[in-house]
Amino acid sequence: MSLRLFDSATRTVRPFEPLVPGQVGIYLCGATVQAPPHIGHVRSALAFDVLVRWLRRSGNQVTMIRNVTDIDDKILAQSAAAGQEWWAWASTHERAFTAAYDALGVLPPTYEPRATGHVPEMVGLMTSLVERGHAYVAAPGEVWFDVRSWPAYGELTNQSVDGMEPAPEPADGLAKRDPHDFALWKAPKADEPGTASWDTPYGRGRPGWHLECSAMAHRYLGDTFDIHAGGLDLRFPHHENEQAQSRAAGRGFARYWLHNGWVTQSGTKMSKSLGNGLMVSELLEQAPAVVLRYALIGVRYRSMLEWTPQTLIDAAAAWERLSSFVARAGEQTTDLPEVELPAVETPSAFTQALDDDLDIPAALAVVHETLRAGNAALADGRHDEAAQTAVVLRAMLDVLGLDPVAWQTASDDRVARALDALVAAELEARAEARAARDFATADAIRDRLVTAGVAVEDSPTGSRWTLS
RNA sequence: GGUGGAGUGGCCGAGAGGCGAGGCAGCGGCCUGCAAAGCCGUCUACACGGGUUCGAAUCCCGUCUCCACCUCCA
Repeated sequence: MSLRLFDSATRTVRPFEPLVPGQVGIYLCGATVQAPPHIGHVRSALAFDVLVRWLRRSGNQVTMIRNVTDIDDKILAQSAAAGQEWWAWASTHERAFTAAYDALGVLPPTYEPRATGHVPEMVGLMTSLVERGHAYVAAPGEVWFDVRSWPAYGELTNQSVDGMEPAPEPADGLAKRDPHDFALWKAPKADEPGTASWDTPYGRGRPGWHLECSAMAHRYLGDTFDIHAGGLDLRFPHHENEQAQSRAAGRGFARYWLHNGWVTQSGTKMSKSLGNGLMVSELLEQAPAVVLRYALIGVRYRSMLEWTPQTLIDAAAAWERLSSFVARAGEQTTDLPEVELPAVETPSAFTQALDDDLDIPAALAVVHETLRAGNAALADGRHDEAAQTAVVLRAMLDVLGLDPVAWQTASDDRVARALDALVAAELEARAEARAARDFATADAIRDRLVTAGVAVEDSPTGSRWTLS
């Protein structure tokens, strides 16, 4: 079986066949960098990070584009309120997003275009729409897409213009041909800085959000490309508008549409406007980044992910089991655990799960079954079998960006050596006390280590320790 | 009004006509000086009412509840 994906344009799961076999182009709507990222934002990046990893593992060359929207109404408004330049505001938050992606192990996109760097491409697309009669100039710098001129408008989200809620009339009183016409270009408002406008054949202004994404997608992926991805909330109007304007301009567009679900709390969407967003930086203070990653990819990408106070605790427990098995299996072999992961087939049930529209929960079930078998082998003293199981386990976890060896924190060698010697001395003293059946002393040593953050586990072959 | 999604055991969460997914927590056991870790076993399920079927969490009809998009949103 090969990869099947749920295409939200047709609302069906269908076989994924790239336009050019072996090469996949993906455009993911990235962030509007107006505020620091919450976990909903990074969930989207993580979901499609696993898609990229799986496509590459399956032998494809993947071009991943994730844009940065670095100019829009809110960036202008918020930067002004903060007394900053809009581009400084955008830059600050772009760095926060990059830091969050990096911390969580999101592979860098092939290219990460900024909207402001693609004004000529946007103007080109807009010009083409005006010339073809699908857009009109309402005032200098004010260009709108004419939804009634494009009969297919609404096809992506299965809606008709007549069934939609009437859009509010624009505040500036400019006449739209239809209330649902959307802005391709926006004339600057009186209080907006001159740096936020660009000259076009239709007057000075700044790009509308939808135009940006179409222009950047075409710039890096061509007229027709394989996958357009983004959050479920972008389906309408953003993605509908992107598709309409690109097709109306005579370009093709995405062949598959993938939409990720939200992170919810008590069933309600986490969002900037509701102010219930849990910031990535905040959660990274509560748990290691890999645990947050585990928690955010463990639910099917298009299901809602219900976040509770228990979520990180559960993920931490599961991660601890996985990583400690890989560590213990490695300790039983003569060699140290290989950092380089040997090429090995993943179990077919795992492969089938990911091929089934990235069913990560089912894939994780295979991971945990493998883990249990590995732990049982270890408990039985079948060390070679355990070591081999660890390699298979790592191969699966690698696809999910969760290979424990890759996540091992590099520590200062001198510190590690000193700690190693000190703990070893403590454990030796404890072993002597235990041998003398002086358990009070043995327990006192263990308590002292635990207080210092060193967890001790006894086994028939001796005691091992880990940082807790 | 239009379009779409959801309701599974204490919690999270897959599955989508018959073989108890999985994780976390709980309970019992093994191991241990005691723990920890691990292993074995185990208790709580498919919103409600009908129907189809030998068999329904899964299909059909109806009902209820919740969420979302149609304005900026991952």
